[in-house]
Formats: sequence, C-alpha cells, structure tokens
Amino acid sequence: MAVTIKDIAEKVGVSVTTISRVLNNRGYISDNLKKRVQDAMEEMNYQPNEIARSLSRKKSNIIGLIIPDVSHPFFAELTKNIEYYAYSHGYKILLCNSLLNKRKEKEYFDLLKASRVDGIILGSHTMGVEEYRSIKLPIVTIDRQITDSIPCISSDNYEGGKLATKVLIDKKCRKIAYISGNLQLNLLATKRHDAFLEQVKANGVEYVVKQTHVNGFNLEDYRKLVHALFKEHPDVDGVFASSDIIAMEVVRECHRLGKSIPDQVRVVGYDGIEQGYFQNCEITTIEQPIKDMGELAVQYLIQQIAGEAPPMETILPIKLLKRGTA
Amino acid sequence: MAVTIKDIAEKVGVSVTTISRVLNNRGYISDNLKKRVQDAMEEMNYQPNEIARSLSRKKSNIIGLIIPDVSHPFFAELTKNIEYYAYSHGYKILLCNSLLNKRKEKEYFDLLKASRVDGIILGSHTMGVEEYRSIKLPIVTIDRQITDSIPCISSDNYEGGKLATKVLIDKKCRKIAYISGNLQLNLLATKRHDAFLEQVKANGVEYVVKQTHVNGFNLEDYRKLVHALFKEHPDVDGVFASSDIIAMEVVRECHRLGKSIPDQVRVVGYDGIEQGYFQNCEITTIEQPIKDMGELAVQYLIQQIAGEAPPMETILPIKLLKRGTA
DNA sequence: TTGTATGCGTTATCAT
DNA sequence: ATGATAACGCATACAA
Repeated sequence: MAVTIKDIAEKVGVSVTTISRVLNNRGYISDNLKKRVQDAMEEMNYQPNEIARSLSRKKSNIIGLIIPDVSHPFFAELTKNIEYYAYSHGYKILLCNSLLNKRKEKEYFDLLKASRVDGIILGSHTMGVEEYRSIKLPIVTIDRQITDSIPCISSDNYEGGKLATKVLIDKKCRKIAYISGNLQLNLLATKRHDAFLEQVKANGVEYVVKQTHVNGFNLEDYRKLVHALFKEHPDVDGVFASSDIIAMEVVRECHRLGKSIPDQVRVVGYDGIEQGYFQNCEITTIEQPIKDMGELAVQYLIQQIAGEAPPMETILPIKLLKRGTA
Repeated sequence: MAVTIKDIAEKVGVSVTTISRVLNNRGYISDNLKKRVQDAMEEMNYQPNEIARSLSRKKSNIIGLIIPDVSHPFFAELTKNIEYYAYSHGYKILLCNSLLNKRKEKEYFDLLKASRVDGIILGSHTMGVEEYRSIKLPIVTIDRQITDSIPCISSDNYEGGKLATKVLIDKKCRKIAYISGNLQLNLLATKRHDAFLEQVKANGVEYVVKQTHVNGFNLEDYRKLVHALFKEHPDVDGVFASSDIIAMEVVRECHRLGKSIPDQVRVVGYDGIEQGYFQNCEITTIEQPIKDMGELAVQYLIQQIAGEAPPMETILPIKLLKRGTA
C-alpha cells in the first residue's frame, strides 16, 4: 500500500490538512514545520495521489488527444510538440488514434469524457457537427473547422494550394494533377483544392483531380490512386499532392515508370514532414508550421480551461520549401 | 456539474449501490430494475466518473508509455500499435517523450507513479539500473534490457546485425562502415555491432565504426557523422546503418557526393520503418516486427498487472528486406 | 498558524 | 434482491 498524506501526518505529528497545505503551498505554515513535512515526504518516499487530487479538485490535468494515426509523420510530429507544451504546462496527454473510424472516434470521446480530461485536442474529425456541439468540454481542432464555436488552428491552406500550383505552372507544366485523400474528411484541405482549381483555370492549364473515397488514409490506396493517375493520364507533367506521403508515392511511381523528376514530372507535396526525421525526402513541398500549431493548440485549450476565450480561427503562414522535385 | 450515480439513484428511486451494481454488472438485480436504471442513464446522459472509480478500485487502467520521441518513425509505429492493443484491453495510454533526457525521464517516472498508472512500457532508458529497481510498478521494456527482473522485448539484434553485414560482404564490399547512435544508450543494439565485427573479421574485410557520443538522436548529428565518415574514408563501399533514419542520411550524402547506390556504395539500414508510411524509402534493411513488439509489450504488462509472470526475455525474429540500396 | 469536518463519485462490506 | 455506510486519498470551508 502506498504511503498517503495521512501517514506523513502521523509521522510528523500534525493533521492531514497541514500536509495538504505544504503540498499545495497554500496558507500559512511555519518554515520549520514545512521542512519537517518535506523531510518526512522524502524519507517515506511519498508520491501524491493524483487520482485523489483530481477527484477532489475536479480537475485531472489531462488533455485528450484524438488524431487519426500517430504513425503518420505529420501527426507524429504534431503529437510530439503537443505533448511537449502540455507537459511544460503541467498537463498530461492521453493518446487516441481514431484511425478515421467514426465509431472508434465516438468511443474515444466517451472515454475521454468519462476520464474527465480537462479538454480535447482534435486532429481527427469524422462525426457529425451536432455530436460535437453536445460535447461540453473545451476543444481545439487542428486543421479541421467543425463549428464556429470551436477554436480551430490551421495553416494557410488556400495560400499553400496557390503557392504549390504556381510553382508547377511557373515551371511550365502542361497538365497538372491534384491528388489527395478524401476531401470530405478535411474541409480545410479543400481550400488547397480550391486554390489549385483557381490557378490552373486562371492560367488555362490542363488539369485532373484524383482523390480516394476511402474513409481514412492508407498507403495502399494512395499507391493505387497514383498508379491509376499515370495510367489514365500518362501525359501529366506536374503533380500537386496533398501530403508528402502521397508525394513520395508519386515519386516512387515515376521512378517505376522511368519518368525522371523533375524533368519529365514535377512534384510538389504538402506538410513539410521533413521537419523531424525526414529531411532526406528532398521533396519540394509546402511546409506547415507544425511546432507552432502544436503550441497554439495547447495554449488555446488551456485558455479555455481557464475560462478564457481564445480566437476562433487561427491561420498560420505556410512556407514553400523549394527542393529537388519541382 | 456532471450527473452522478446519485442523480440516477434518485431518479430511479433506488440506492446508489444498486446503480453501481448495474454499472459493474455485479450481484443480483431484477431485469426490470436493470432496464429502468439503464434507461435513466441514457436519458440523463450519464458518464461514469473514471477518476472516482480509479480511486475506489485502486486501479487506473492507464498505461504509461515512455519513449525517446514519437516523431521518430520507429517509435511512432510502435506507439500506434501499443495504443491499439492497450485500448482493446481497456487501457489508456499516457504518452511521455523523454527526448533521451535523463532528468526528464526521471520526472516522467514520478509523474506516472503519482498518476497511479497500472504499469509502464519503456522504450527509453537512460537512468541507472538502481533507479529502475526502486520502481515497484509493472514494467516492460522494448529493445532495452535493464535488469533480469524486468521483462524485455526485442528483435533479434544479433541476427539482424549478422544478416545486414553478410549482405554487404556477399555483394563484395571491400570496406564496410558501421554507423550508429550512442551505443551506451541501447545495450541491445550493441549486439548488432558485435555481429558486425564478427562478420567483417571472420571474412577479413576492412571496416570502420562510427558513432555519435551525443546523448540522444538528432538528425544534425547523424548528418555530421555521415559526412565525416565519407570524408575520412572515401573508399568505403558498404555501410550498415543502425537505423533507417541514419541509412537515409547515408543515401543522401552519397547523392551529394555523386556516389551511385548501390553500384559504388551499398547501404543497409535497420528498423523497417516502411511498415507504416515509408514504403517508398526503398532502403534495404532489417525489419523489426514492430507490431508484434507492441502487442507483446501490452500483453506482458497486463499479465504483470494481473500478478502473472511473463517471460523475462523475448527475442522476436527479424527479416531482411532486400531492396534497392544493397 | 493549525485542526475538524465534510465532500469529491464510486466501490465494497456488511446487513436486511 | 436491495440498502446503509464506510472506505479510497486528498482539498477546503470553517473553526479555533
């Protein structure tokens, strides 16, 4: 049985209240007593029971993080940063991979509510708007605007889409493909799509759009999609992929087909996942400020927890990373 | 204020004990009453307070996961699988990135103990053996053997090192380099090193060993290390990298130096991170069974939590993935 | 400056 | 088959 506040109290010969006080550094306690208590804690190797504290304070200091999949480099990087900032503010992270499964996402919400997390950061969003409204918890979403009452942090998807497309157009691509996951799943990513359309149309460039209808991202699906793209449109000489993962798949398929990059096909990705461990990808891409996104997500969530009202919409600047594929 | 068991009790007109019973499906309750209670819960949108349950039961159903860095693809993939299996067994995951910082790792241990997690899965290990002994919690380590009383799950590092080296030797490499992170940090990875040495010596092949002394992995360090390797040993024609991340860096440097792969330099990596999102790396590598490692880690931990004794040492088979770089 | 008593939401031990 | 009541470990309003 672990040592409790009561054991310390008995050892020092005072009441539990006093122990609680030095634990929380509240109220008045003589320096002498304080030291004796601390020594006793040290000696008995006392660990405050956070569960009991949470119950009593009605605050868990836990943030629930729901994302599609940590093993996706964008979310891995995001998760790392979120955990870092959360920790530095005294919060712990409960990790949930929804795998873009609606039922699972719902279960996680219930789980997080039951666990009395203080708030939720949401990088995955497959449920209906109404279901989110019913959640009374502080929420911050990443790159996925749900309602106008839930703060959303995103990078400038429109500008990113525009920049990416422009690069391809400037390099004289004749037929440009936009290839992405299920647009339904990420309303904000459609802005990349919108920007793409505007650019190609404004410049009179031939184009084609490819997207999976599958409910989730899956490398195999991407592969098939990319394969189909070049089979149906062998004359495509420019590709804007909505994630670096997809872009890598495009590069791969081109190698397979013997198409040289960037000579015969130019490729621009999205995310800038090389921020962490992938600086070797060498893919020209639009870099999202993942670190800032994570930091702001935590900050805004904590503000809400404190009863403050963070901005409802935050659009962070993106950056074009010119590299080898375009 | 959230609705509690007490509210339900009043609504249905029974005692809290009864509510608790239907909640836990324990003891006898008439089907009729059971249904009435469940309906009331539904109607009032009741969410059991897991914190209170944890306090009462002295069990949190939370597993602490300490790894160096989720954004490293090996750990990202591992984390995904661990979370998946933990969830399917009714456990939640508290994520901790130690960043291979000893002080931080210690803080996380205290945090997890204070949070009353039911057990810890450890993929990071920088503290001294004694410090781990003092931890009374169930622990399982991944790829890092600490003491003979803490179950450790790893892939067959020796065999992996042997296989990787053999590939290079079979392909007639004349001078082979082994390049890795700080060997001190991962006693098990030294087995790859041992196997490497045995092979090159047994076959009379010239070799060189390069490793960072930095306490943690950092892409920049790897880059410098790789750069130094080829500067000091331009005649190296085979490289065994202790992780795919490093291998990718080697590939990159070779491109930069105009050395063709695999003609002038052959490269073998380690990890098999392409299991998730990186099947495009095309690096010949030793694949670790990450999924199995995650599943077993959870399984062994839960066994310990249940008072059972899982195997102390589990070595999973690795696989050579023959691809383009060797 | 320190102590007493009560509550946090649930489970568990007795009763009945 | 159901209920009263005491834990669980800590925080806090109110006393002293």
